[in-house]
Amino acid sequence: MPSHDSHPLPRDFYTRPTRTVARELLGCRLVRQLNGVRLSGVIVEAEAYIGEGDLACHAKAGRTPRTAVMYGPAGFSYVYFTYGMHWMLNVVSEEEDFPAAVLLRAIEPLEGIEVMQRLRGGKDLRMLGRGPACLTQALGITRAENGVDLCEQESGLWIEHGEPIAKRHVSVSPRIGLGKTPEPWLSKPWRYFVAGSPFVSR
DNA sequence: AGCACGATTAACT
DNA sequence: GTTAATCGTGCTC
Repeated sequence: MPSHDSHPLPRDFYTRPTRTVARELLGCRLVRQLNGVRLSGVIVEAEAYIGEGDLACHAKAGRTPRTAVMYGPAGFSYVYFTYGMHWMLNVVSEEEDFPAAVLLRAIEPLEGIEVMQRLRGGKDLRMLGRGPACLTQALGITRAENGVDLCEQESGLWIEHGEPIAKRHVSVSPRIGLGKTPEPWLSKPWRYFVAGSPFVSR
């Protein structure tokens, strides 16, 4: 697949094991069409949240209004609100009825940087998409973007193929911010990021 | 109906 | 390193 392919990734890309999806999303381009302006950035950090048995995953609470979209088909967005002020963007993975998703934690800004800077309150380029809540703020993503189909450009939000990241440049670690999540889930190495990228969080 | 807390961030000491 | 900001969600009473 050419690296300049400007079509949304097909649903088949997302209908796979969540860790595979998270790993392969690195290097892909997250695109946001906002008020006629194209904003985008390269995904450099992502985490897998896998099923009701993963006690760090919101689906541990079972099927609720909030988690319903994770039980649906892959390739849809799961956007949730937390800490009273932040929005987080996930992409649903795996087969229908198996609740799992990939949290997008950081992007390297590419297009529409001036608009992103305005949405972020005039922050430095490096800080625009460095963290899951920063990324959604930079792209103008909130409640309205929950449950949209990322395989359709009409959603105004999708992901395109990009420069694949060589395996030796992908680092793995435990997921961030899990607080009092019990072991073994707390230490599962399900966070993937581009080694050495200054746009990775923390 | 009430409550504890969160897949965070920015601004402190 | 510590902490306030701020509210939807899920759990308990």
